[in-house]
Amino acid sequence: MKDKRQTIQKNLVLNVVRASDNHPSAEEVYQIVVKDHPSISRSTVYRNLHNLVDEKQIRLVQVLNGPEHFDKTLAMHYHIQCTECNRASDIVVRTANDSETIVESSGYLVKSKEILYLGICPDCQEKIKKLE
Amino acid sequence: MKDKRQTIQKNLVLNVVRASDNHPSAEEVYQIVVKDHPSISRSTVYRNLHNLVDEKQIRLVQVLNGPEHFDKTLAMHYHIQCTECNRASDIVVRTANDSETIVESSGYLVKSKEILYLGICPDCQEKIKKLE
DNA sequence: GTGCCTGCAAATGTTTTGCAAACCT
DNA sequence: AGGTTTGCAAAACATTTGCAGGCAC
Repeated sequence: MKDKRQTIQKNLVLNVVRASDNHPSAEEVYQIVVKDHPSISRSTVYRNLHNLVDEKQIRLVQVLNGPEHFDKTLAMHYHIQCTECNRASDIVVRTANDSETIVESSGYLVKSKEILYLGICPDCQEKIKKLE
Repeated sequence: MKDKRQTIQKNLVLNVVRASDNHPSAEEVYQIVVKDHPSISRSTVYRNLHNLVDEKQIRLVQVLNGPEHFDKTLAMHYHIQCTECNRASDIVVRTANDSETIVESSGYLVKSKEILYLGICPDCQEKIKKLE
């Protein structure tokens, strides 16, 4: 197991995610951190975000066709993605009728719901078997 | 409305998607077309795939963190994405127990199910209002 | 003939990687 | 000292765009 160190940069990244109301992208985290610490590098922010996800200190929120987002909340909840700007937010739904729904918490106008299963395809199952 | 023309390249692209059992990515479509027509350009394939989606001749299948895929089937159905290689397939589920499920049709090992809402965030709603 | 479509090359946006120097413990 | 982490630059990957010439209608 890797020896995970607690560095200044890692704490800066973690604090930015923790201080966010919404789910910032890596670029947004970088922009906030770099304001006060102009010497930090973008790759350090990316690396630390993923380290923090591995350590389960934050959660990765993936959307369709957009950059990765990061979430300070670890507990399971649903997300909504803006089809225009790819922003991601938490969702708390109040159903109005079948086709359109207003999300109270965020002001999003909900258009649709994607259900996507995640798994391992036959080829990759083979590959994994061979590695073991 | 744009005058959509029927070109050789567009037909090649459409036929490749129609001939696919699974959901090829743009790159995969390009690789198949370019075998027989070495002068076709990657951007033409991308452009025509999107044109065909706009014309509803094929369907766009988006996955998390992977390239776009294209689907000859227009009817609604669910998809599964491989977490290792990002391949996308149709899903027909046979529930075994709560956490793991075998998908008969495709041989995927299902690991999880993502529910993602799609909508328009407050900022983009504003922007759209101003354009109208 | 008009103007959409193509092919090329370059740009874009997001993320990853190689590497030497800096840092922690 | 030893190994991890950083910053930089470059690469990687998927996709889009500008443009001049070609082709469909």
